[in-house]
Amino acid sequence: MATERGQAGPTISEVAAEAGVGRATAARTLGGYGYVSPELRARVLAAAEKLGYRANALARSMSTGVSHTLGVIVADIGNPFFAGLLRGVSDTSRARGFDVIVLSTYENLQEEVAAANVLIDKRVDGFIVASAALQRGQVAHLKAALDRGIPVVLVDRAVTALDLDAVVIDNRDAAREAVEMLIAAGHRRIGFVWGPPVAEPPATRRELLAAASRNLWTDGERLRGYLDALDDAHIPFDPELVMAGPKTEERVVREVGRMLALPDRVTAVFCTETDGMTGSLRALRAAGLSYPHDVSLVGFDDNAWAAVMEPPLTMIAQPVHQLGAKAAEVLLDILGGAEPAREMHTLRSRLIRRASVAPPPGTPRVSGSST
Amino acid sequence: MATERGQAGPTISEVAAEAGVGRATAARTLGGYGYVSPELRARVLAAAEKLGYRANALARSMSTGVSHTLGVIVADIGNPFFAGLLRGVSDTSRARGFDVIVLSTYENLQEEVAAANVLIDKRVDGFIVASAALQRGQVAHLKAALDRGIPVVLVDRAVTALDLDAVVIDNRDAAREAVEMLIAAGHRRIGFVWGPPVAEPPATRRELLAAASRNLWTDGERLRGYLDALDDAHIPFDPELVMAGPKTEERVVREVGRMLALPDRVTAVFCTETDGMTGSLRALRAAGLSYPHDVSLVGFDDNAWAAVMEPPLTMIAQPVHQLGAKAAEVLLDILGGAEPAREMHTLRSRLIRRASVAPPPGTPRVSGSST
DNA sequence: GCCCCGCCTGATACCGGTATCAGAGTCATG
DNA sequence: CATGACTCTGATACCGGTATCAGGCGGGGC
Repeated sequence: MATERGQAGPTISEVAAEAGVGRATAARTLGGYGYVSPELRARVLAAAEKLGYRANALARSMSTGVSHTLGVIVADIGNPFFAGLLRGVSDTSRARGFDVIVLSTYENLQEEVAAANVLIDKRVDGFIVASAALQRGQVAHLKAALDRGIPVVLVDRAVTALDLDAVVIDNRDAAREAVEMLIAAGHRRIGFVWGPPVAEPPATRRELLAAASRNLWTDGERLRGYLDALDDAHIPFDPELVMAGPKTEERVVREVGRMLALPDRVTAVFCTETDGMTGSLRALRAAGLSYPHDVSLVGFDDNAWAAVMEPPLTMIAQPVHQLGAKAAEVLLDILGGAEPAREMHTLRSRLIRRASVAPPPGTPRVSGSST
Repeated sequence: MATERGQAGPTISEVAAEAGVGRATAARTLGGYGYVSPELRARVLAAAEKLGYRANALARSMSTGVSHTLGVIVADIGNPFFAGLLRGVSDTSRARGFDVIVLSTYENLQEEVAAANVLIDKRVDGFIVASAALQRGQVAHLKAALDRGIPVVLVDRAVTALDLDAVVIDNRDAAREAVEMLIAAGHRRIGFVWGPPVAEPPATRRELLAAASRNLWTDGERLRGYLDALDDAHIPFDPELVMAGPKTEERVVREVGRMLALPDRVTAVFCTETDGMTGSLRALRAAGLSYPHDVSLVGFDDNAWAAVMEPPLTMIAQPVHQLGAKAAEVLLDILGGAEPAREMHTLRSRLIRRASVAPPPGTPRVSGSST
């Protein structure tokens, strides 16, 4: 109906023919550049309307060299954290006339390289990346983009080997604040549900930090924050209280179960991710313990459920939407001609104090322990 | 480094020149079509490797007419339901060499039309749409795509005015089953936390159904399931027990609060969405009531939190990932040449019975009430 | 009355691929 | 030795836009 041949839509030449003008005139009218007399303009517009003309963005990109498309690489679109972040990216991109192609890597560097290649092939104008890469040898795919003149903005995770704009929160500080709160409440045996996929659980503090610097940036920062708080309070570090390895709920249940079965068991658990928190809750239930009476709980990534739990959970809230929005903003500014600042844009996270933290069991009841 | 001029990457002509062969020969080698002698092939490959050549997918799409890109339109990427669905779409698309552009509409038909236009302009090969459209006058944008030969597969929501493949669950049946379970437990005053954004709360059953047929397909189906169960049990319908309007948590808290304050108050609440459930929990807490003792609770969309609540919540689990995966599969099959079946692909949802349903207060204690 | 200038339009090269097709070169055969 | 068949390569048109540039036309100045 809309087009003569039922397929593929009319081209600018067909519109020009319909309007009885030259191709260039139709192009100027429809592309909104150059000069066209009001009369011809009207004829072209009418013809376009009649044929249901829509410009071919591919052809336009070919000739202008810009695609008005951003490429985004994250670990997993299905993860609520990244989903929220993506919403931020997508909202501000759309507002500025850009669309978004999203690729998930599932924390696999191979996939991340493949994703970068796809985006280069599709000639996106810029990258927003939550990268699993850290070290010098792992960043060739990002360098390749930069070499081609494609700006890259990092989000959620910095890449220490690369001097780029990065939109993040202060993970180290956020973790330290959370653990300090537990210590202030009287805890000294604080479990740490952590993430780097290491083969052997690191036995020493040094091994732990080494593993951290080989893996996810956020995980490393959060570990450092945990250690900072322990150090400041002169609490000795105990590797038995750290879970390493992938944060699947089942693993967390096992590991937290182990920490709860220790002779000198944990009286608080700090989780660096959502699955860590749900797994810990399961472990508590399995051990017949309750929070905050037996064990205090703090976790990362606040959400509607954390607030309706009974008792409600103390959580670190990340500004997910803002993280994505700011990353898009920085990237679009660069595309708009701004010089890359090549700096960390640190957004504020918030520790939301609810009822899941209390003094450890056996603490003499004082109303309001002095900070 | 990779390319002579630090920008934009080398073209096939530059590779040909570097290899000392014709453009067509380089194209045949790199494009993997036609015949090239092993020797020249090797020279071209070496040149491409040396220059860091990557084919321009835009140019390729221009000449072949296919972009290997799927366009997806959903209400909100940030919503965990759609995020999970998108993961399904994205996983199976990637596996078949397709990438995905996602656009959110926030349930706004205007936005949906704009999104469809963007996708047409970008010449995606097919659409996957969770549409807010229902009626004949609202589907022009989808028709426009079909007219251009772009196949459309619906997901999560059918569009009654259009005869298309749709990948959905049986919302009506799922809702009926949930409400039947509540009735079987002895409930007769069952609140329904529902969604259509209507100005006035519908006062009659007829108005309710009319509102439903003007709004989201899923909401309408779930309402019908609720009414089905009531009818089968000869329980009179009471409009006071239905919340209409946007399912923001605050509204839900107010509305459920109202139902709990009724002289003949609700003894069970059925929620058609996540925010409905968290809102209901808040309302219960505010009223000083507890579940399942005072009020039983059932909701849509299972997740990790529902299982760790105390007591754990009875939920209808949708196969989110599979919903997206199947939609992508159907679409890719059509793109592969299969004839569109133009049918409903109904996936199975599961009612997960946990501890949030009990007989209404005041029920004589019998061990195991007969079904 | 003539010339020059500026306004407006359309012809055309280009972006970087794909795909067709002509023709150069090789070899076997009559 | 000429011819035909076949193999392999490169020239070129095309996809649908953008952007440059030449030229037609009308009006004003001298």
